[in-house]
Order: sequence, then structure tokens, then C-alpha cells
Amino acid sequence: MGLTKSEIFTEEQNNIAALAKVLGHPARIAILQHIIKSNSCICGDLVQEIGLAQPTISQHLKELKNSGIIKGNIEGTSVCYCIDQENWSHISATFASFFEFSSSESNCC
Amino acid sequence: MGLTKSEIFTEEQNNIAALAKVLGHPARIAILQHIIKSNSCICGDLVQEIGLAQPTISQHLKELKNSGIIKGNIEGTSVCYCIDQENWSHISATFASFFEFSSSESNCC
DNA sequence: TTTATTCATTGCAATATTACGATTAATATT
DNA sequence: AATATTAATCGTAATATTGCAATGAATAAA
Repeated sequence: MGLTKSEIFTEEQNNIAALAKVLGHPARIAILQHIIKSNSCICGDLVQEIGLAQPTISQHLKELKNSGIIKGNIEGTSVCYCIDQENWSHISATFASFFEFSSSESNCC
Repeated sequence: MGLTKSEIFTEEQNNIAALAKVLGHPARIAILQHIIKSNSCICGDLVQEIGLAQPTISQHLKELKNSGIIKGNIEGTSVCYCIDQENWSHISATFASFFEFSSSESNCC
């Protein structure tokens, strides 16, 4: 029904999935890569860089902000976004620990 | 329009996003965690473990398989799934390199 | 004050996803 | 052969997501 039954999963499972979901769109990856590259923060040149309309970029930024991956500062008429360092390393660790599994022999049956 | 404009993004961006998207559902995280834990491969006890109907689990398994994260072996009437080790480490490295960014000073403007 | 500029929000259309009942295909068992 | 078991597929309903035009709110510049 298009409705995720999140109540039957653990908090950790919902958490990892929610984070992955936010990263699950190329526009949001592109936005993050651009923010990382320019280090100095960005506003609406993302619209120029990426080829999407302003409301669309704004929407993606909102999702990234809600998830805690980025944060924004108001600067006069424009808004400046950057990586939320603290959350970033936390999220990075979450994924690293999820992937931490390399027992050589997981022979399939 | 519910339609991702993947043609305007780089292959890398589409790639990371596609992988993250697959991980972007708690059921698929739960399936992966269960496969990892049981190491030995699984089939339909995922239906028991997780509280979703068989067609739903089957659908999630299909997505995981299509993305290359897991692979399945036919075993008589049942199918046995396990982590695709080679792809797993590749995907793990992809995420690790994406998150590899810690320049302490990304002061927001 | 008027006019730009910048960005968020609203509302909508198109498409995608999630979940499942019903069915199907395939191998095992009796 | 008849029946059971396992898992994929089909079809469908409900909900979510993506993208944008239009609009709004807020500050800056004239």
C-alpha cells in the first residue's frame, strides 16, 4: 500500500534505512558532493550547478536538513548550507558499522 | 512528476544513490542483518522472522538481488540467499569513500 | 517606497513504492 | 498420479516521491 510498516522493525533498522533513503537520490548526492567540494557554503547556485528547478532543489535541501546531514544559516536574503560535521561523522560511523562484515566464508549453502 | 532525472547526474552519483535507495527500507536492512547473522543462507524463514507477507519479502529479495548485494541459490524447492561478498566489499568501499570527508573546518559561512 | 533577489511553500500531475491476495511454476513427498 | 511445499509473479489498492509553476515572505538595493 505504499506504506512502510516501520513499527515491526527495530529502531536501528528504521534509522539506517531512513538515512539511506535520504541518500537514495542522485540530486541529493550531487548536492552533498558540491557542498563538500566548495567547503565554503552554498545557496542557490546549486540550481545552476545541478539542472533542476529552484523549488526542487529547495525540497531536496529540506530533506537533507531534516535528516541532520546538513545545516543552513540565513545570510541576508540568501541561505548558506554546509555539512553538519557532528552528524556526518555519526552517520558515517553508522554505515561503516553496518558494512563491517567480511567473514570470508559466507558460502551460499 | 515522480520521475528522477537521472540523465543530468554523473554515473557515480546515480550509482551511489541507487545503492542507497536499495538500503532505504527497513525490511531490506532487516533481511541483510538476518542473512549476515545466520551466515548460513536463508529462504522463507525471513517471512517468519520479519512480519511481512511472502510476496512482500520476495519482492525485497528481488531488489537486493538486482542490486548485487545478495545472491541466491536454488536448493530443491527452496531458494537460499547470501551476501555477495565481492559486491559487498565494493559497495562498502563506495560508501566509505563517499563519507571520507572530515576537514574539521567546514564552518558554515 | 518601489523594485530586485533569494529562497521557502503550496498545489498539482506523473510516476514509483509498498504491501498483499491470488495464482503460478517447480520440485518433493506420499 | 496426487498432494504438499516453496518461492516467484501478477494484479491491485494505498501511499510516497519527484518535479515544477505559481506564489509568498523576507531582506537588500534603487
